[in-house]
Amino acid sequence: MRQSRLFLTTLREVPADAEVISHQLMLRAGLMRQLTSGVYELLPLGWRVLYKIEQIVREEMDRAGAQEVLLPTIQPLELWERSGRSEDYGPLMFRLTDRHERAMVLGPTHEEVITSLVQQEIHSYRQLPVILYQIQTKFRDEPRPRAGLLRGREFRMKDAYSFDLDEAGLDRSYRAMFEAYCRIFDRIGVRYRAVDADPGAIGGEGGTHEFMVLSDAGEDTIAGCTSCDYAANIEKAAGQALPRADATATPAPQTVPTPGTRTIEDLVRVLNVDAGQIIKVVVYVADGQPVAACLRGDHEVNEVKLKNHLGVRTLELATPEQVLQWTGKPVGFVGPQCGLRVVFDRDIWSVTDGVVASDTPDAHDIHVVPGRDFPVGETADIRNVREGDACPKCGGSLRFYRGIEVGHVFKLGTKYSKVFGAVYQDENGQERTIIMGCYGLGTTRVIQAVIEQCHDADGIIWPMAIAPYHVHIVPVNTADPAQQQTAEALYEQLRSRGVEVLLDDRDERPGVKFKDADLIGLPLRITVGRKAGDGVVELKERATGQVSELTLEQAVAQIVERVNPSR
RNA sequence: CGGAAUGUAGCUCAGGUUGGUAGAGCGCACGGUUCGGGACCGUGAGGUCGCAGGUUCGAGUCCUGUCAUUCCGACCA
Repeated sequence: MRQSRLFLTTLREVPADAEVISHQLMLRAGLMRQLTSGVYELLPLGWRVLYKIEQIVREEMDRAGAQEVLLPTIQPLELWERSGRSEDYGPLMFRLTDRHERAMVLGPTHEEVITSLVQQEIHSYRQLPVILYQIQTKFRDEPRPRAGLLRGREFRMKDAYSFDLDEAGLDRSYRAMFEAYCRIFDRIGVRYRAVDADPGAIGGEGGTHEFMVLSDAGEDTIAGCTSCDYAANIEKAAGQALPRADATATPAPQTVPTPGTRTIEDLVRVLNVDAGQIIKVVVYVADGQPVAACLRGDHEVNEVKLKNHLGVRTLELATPEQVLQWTGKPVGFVGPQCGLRVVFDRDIWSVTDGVVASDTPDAHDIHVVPGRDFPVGETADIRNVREGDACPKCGGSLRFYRGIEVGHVFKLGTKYSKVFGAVYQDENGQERTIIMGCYGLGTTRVIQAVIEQCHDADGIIWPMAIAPYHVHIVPVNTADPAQQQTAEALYEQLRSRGVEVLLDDRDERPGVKFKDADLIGLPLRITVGRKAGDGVVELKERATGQVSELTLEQAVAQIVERVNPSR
């Protein structure tokens, strides 16, 4: 491609609306432009990158035995009412009405559609297993779009769905997809980590892993072990239970006045105790019913864990009014003996000399011991791990990282197939429910995740596999016939060898061209300069800055080798 | 949903407190000099000052409303 003809404008200055570096570079390097909040246009360079990513995804999906389909964007709301997820997704769905006043939605995902399709088409065990996938635009009216493609309202995603006879089949499909994902991210050239995760809104039964690109721009917190390979999303991460401490020396409880202490911090200050000694009670509404969580003051409730433990659909914090109504106490003065169903965090046992809200108004009891001074009933791990907690696998120390979720694989089980009646007859004529898995991969998000990881002060540094072009040819002075001819000759030779070349044939000053080349970040650059007349050019590697002077033949040979080492 | 900031030329921003007919740098067009890391000189094009209403002789500037964009937060008792 001749750059003089390319639909590309780079930006010298950082766009005011972009905060995150990868977002800035997407705009500055002319990969995309914003249309409206969370919605972007991909320009030729950006589209080429996305295309390559999706091509790699296709190849690996096909290799793993999955078959590509294309499913509708527009879906009847009724489908979502059947699965019950109309409510779960709620305002996250873009809704529209057709001319017959029928309620429709723009698909935020496709479990409903694919399951109803499979329900119609699959009836016999002979037709299973099957894995279907598609690459499609998805729509989610996010409460807060952010950071360009990292969280958009319209974005591209590959989603695959597996349909199996039984659990063993699901395990095979899951493993095949997991391995395909590893190959995909390896081929793309991004550093990633597969972490244990919670199934979240999509729901389901059984294992699930998220593929995370480690980056401070990420929205997820990952707890990783510093001595083994354990890694999990904070929503899922479980540490080892803290040791149950010896409290035999703790004196008898004593009530002290603590008016106006609404928070743990207040108590720490007023009573001069550690936050870890305080035993707090947090009141929730779980499917409409009050439930209290009781844990140490320095621990945080993990709402995902609590929700899973309770087996409820919705879980939200109670309002102060609800707390008062149900417990007769204001927020901050509710103790474990509040009369509500209380779930204790298992690490409550690590408290030896605790503080709890007293029965006396505006007071707390000190020198309290769990089990001795109040009964500890229903107990579970319902808190977030903290840095330094013991790794569940090896006992090592957990550390936190930020990550961008680029892929998610999970075992759905029969959640959707049951609702949609996706069943088959086995060899005995018995009707059985199909077992499903689902496997998402955010292709547009990957573009930015890669940039987040692959850039320097001058611009993007594309991995070869997804670079918009392989090589950037920069003639320093287009007015010099020798340089001009050399650049053209290289351009033709490389293209005839299957190399994707961007030729900067613009009549610009060298500085401008070099700056643009660094910003755009093609992996290799050929500078055609003064020595062109002697048949010598420079080959520069974007990632390392390494420069070598080569003859044209050497340059072509090296580039062909670098672009496609296997050839 | 709550909080904050911002909306003036293609981009980055001044101007606003003190109301008086619109600015800079970069980019763009043309001419010239330059040509290995975002050149220089000259000329020029380009703006319903987000939108609506109000105050005023007069509003980019003051008031009210509204829309948009970005950031932070979304409740830990």
